[in-house]
Formats: sequence, C-alpha cells, structure tokens
Amino acid sequence: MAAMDIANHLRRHKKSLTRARTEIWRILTQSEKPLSPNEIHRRLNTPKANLATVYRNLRALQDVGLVREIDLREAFKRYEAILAGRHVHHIMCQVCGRIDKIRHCMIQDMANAIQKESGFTLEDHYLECFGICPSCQPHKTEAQGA
Amino acid sequence: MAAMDIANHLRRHKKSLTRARTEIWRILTQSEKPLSPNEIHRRLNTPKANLATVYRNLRALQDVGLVREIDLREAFKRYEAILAGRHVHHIMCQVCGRIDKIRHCMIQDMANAIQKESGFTLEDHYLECFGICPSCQPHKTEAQGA
DNA sequence: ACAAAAATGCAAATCGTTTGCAAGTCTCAT
DNA sequence: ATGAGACTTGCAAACGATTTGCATTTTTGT
Repeated sequence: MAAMDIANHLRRHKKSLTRARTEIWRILTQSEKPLSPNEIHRRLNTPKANLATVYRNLRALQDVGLVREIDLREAFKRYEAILAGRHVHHIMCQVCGRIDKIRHCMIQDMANAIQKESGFTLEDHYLECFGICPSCQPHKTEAQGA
Repeated sequence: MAAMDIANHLRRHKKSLTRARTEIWRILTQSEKPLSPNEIHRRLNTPKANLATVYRNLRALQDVGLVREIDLREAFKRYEAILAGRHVHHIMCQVCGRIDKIRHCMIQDMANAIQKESGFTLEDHYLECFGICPSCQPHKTEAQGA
C-alpha cells in the first residue's frame, strides 16, 4: 500500500483527500505501533485538526480499508495503517506496555476446526496477546492481569 | 467450578458473599452466552441491585477468578462465568449477533512461534471470531464489517 | 470558476463505566 | 447470639472516550 494509493482509495469511495487525512495517514505510517486518537491528535501539525475530525477520519480511513482498529483492552482503541493486505496481531508487555507486532498467525490452521465445531463461516477474527517483553523479563514477578 | 465454590473463592480474597454477588453468579452461570452489565442488571430480581453495584461486583468476581471479560467489539464489554479452568473463545454472527463458544484453541501451538518471533513470554491472549452462523448463511451477501 | 458534495470546527450530547460518601450488610472472634 | 470493624451498596455526580448537530469552509468534478 504505497502512500500515493491513499488518494485513489479515497476517490474510489467518494471521499476527499484532505489535509487532515493526509496527515493522519502520515502519522500512522510513520508510527511503529498502533496509536490512539489522542496520540494522533497530539502529533498533528499546527493548526491542528479538531479531535472530532481525527475520529471521523479514522472511521473514514477504516471504511476505505486503509486503517485497522486495534483493541488492547485499554480505555481507548488504537489504529494502525494497513500497509500490506496481510493482517497483523500484537503482543503487549504487561509490565512496560511495549507493543510489538506478531506476523505469525496460524488462524488458517484453526479455521477448519472452528468452522466444523461452530458451523459458522469464519469471516474475521482478532487475536491479541499479552506477555512480558525481553527487557522486562528479569523483573518478572507478578504481571497485572490483562 | 461448582456453585458452592463461590463462597470460598470470595472468602479467600477477603470478599463477602452478598445477595448481589450470588445473583450475578447465578445469572452468569445460567446464561448460554456472555452478558453485558446492562443485561445482567435487567435480569436481577427485585429489589434490583444498583447498576454500579453490578459493575463493582463484576470486577470483584474477576479479581477472584470466577468471571472473565469478553470483548466482541461492541460498545460494551460482556462477562461470563469461568466454569472450568480452560479458557474459551467466541464467534459472533455478523448478521444476527448470535454468539457461540469455540472450545478449540490452537494457541499453544502458536505459543512457541510467537515467543520466538517476539521475544516476549506469552502470558495471556484473546481470540474472538466473526462469521456467519448456519441460520444466516443462506442470506449471506455482504456482512457488515466487524 | 461554479455548483454540489463532502469535510471541518465547535460545542453539546451520548453512553458505558467509575467514584465519593453516607448508610447498610457481612464476617469473625468473643 | 452479638458487636466492632471490614466490606458493600445506593445514589448522584464525575469521567473519558466517542459521536453528533449545525453553520461554515474545503474539495471535487465539470
């Protein structure tokens, strides 16, 4: 998903390419981890787009398939750019909060079993993990529940 | 996890066995799917415990390991009784909202790969799925995003 | 450049969830 | 059984993330 594609993506869905959207896209693609609406808002150049605009645009970018919502059981959602079609899972450190991507996903292997067990077709899923990152492992004593 | 265990569980954590907790536990164990705080509140016998009490007790029951929180990307969280130590995943129908349990979980098979890829220890995870349930499959056209 | 469509800023509204505090209930040792 | 202390509840207010109404501004396609 090259940066230039954003305009086409939006046009295809009758959505405009605005300064706010361009900036949000830049911020998301430059971030190494999913960001909350507030974090995104903080990183906007002045004059900052309104926080409500950030929310509206995050939804718009999701609608056109450029952005995905991540829920790490915090008080808010996080968002990340979909750079490749492939989906990604995450693992968050229960001690320091560091968030890494997990590119390994065996869900396909589970799909058959799940479909057989439940009778559902499997259209989407999310898998998020919690653990202790390498830097925090020496201190591992009791991790706060996740 | 027999019903009688609830008292011991609570006592072990210096928590009282109250009418509200007993009722919430009954409601959760009798439900075939995870319930929201509001749904639980609605099912309380009169005089109904306050909704804030429901929230507080759901947390208390989580603290002692009797209840688990489920996030199906709705506007609220759901809660279910932990009847066996084994964890459970869910699949929700994108058409009618039906929620089924998935007892099949291959996460253990993924654990090694994830730990190797990320360097994290894997302490917890959640996996929730979305699809189309058998009754809705004939009508399957375009499922609203999940 | 224009008219129509879409987006934005701002403030107010929503809504799930949490919290302060005074009053009520439960526990446990006596 | 009973009383003090610990824990819980009800109620209303507070919170925080997210959404929305509406008038104004920007973007789009022609």
